[in-house]
Amino acid sequence: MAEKRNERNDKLREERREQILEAALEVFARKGFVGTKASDISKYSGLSHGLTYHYFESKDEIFTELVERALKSAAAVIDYALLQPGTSADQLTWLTGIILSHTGGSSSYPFLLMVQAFTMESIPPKAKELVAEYEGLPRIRMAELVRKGQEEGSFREGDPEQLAYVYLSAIQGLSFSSFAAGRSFPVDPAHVNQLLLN
Amino acid sequence: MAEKRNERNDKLREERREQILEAALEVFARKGFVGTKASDISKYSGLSHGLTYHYFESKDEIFTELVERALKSAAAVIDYALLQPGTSADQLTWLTGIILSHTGGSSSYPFLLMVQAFTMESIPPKAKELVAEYEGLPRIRMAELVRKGQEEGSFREGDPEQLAYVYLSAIQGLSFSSFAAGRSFPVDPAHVNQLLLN
DNA sequence: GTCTATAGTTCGATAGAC
DNA sequence: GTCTATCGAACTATAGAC
Repeated sequence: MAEKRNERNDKLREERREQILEAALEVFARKGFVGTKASDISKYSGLSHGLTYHYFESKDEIFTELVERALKSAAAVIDYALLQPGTSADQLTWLTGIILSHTGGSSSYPFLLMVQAFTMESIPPKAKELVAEYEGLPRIRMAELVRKGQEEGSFREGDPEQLAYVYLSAIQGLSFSSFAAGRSFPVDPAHVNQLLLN
Repeated sequence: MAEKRNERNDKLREERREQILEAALEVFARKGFVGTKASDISKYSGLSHGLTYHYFESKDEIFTELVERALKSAAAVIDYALLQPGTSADQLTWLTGIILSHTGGSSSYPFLLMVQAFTMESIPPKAKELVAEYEGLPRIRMAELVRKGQEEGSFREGDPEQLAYVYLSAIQGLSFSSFAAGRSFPVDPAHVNQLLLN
């Protein structure tokens, strides 16, 4: 009996946390960390102000957890690409396709959070530490894909890390534009892939 | 006599305004609009809090003027490219070189201001209006360069505005990365230009 | 023209009822 | 577990002296 109740409570707690985090992600992305009031988050989540503070210690903690998730996802998608079947060129095609299809509107929120984390001084110290820790990871994993592709002969020559840097920067810029631009411009993934392919 | 004094005063006023705007640009870029306190600007400019409000009506007005300048510069650099001597390919080379050399550190501040203006809801309404007004301008001018290059046969085929969009997004991403990345990665401008050239 | 001091407001976080 | 009411800190903008 006591077991059942605990399970129910745990599930409830987890649901509430996610409810708060989901709302916070959108509000932080749109108003910025400092521009977001704690009351904005609770209003948007449909929960009370006090309950938000029952589940999280502070506004800082909510933001920091969201940044951590975003940073980990960014590195993870490249690892997934490396696990895809086929040649390195196939994996690149998969990766570019996935990223470009996950841009615009609310899919860009984690990305916008990272932009803040990368550029703003006015973010929680722990979020800054996370950024310093994960910052270079996507580039390192991407360089691995580039090196593999060069060995297969389908990728252009050059320092793998520099090539990875150019590709990731370009695709970041496209993600940003697809959010910022009023209308949406179709982008041919193959066009982007030519930055790396022969 | 009265003439001379007015001239001196005008010059003084202009100098102070620029002093405030220069300081504000850096602080806004690094802390964000909401994260920047009016006192941060006055401290950084070396002037008093009260004097800042003598020259500007509000924090909003300072930010808005800086955004307007940044937006105008962004469109202007492409117009300059169209005025450069040589073929369209030469003009593209010039443009990419200029932009890539103006990235990293404090040269990126106007760019970071625009990132805020494009993405954040918590910015002054007048700044948002300016963004809406100037948003598409660089793409339109850039499309003109692309069309010209296509006529000359050196640029790849395709919708000029879409090609301009991809190029500008990519170069925006590179500008952003050069600011965000800890170390600086050298980028070959010719590599970027291949997005548009045959 | 320039500064210091402060009025008025807003927001993050908590206490306590149900 | 959830909500309402409220405190204390911090910030923008202004008033008034020099």
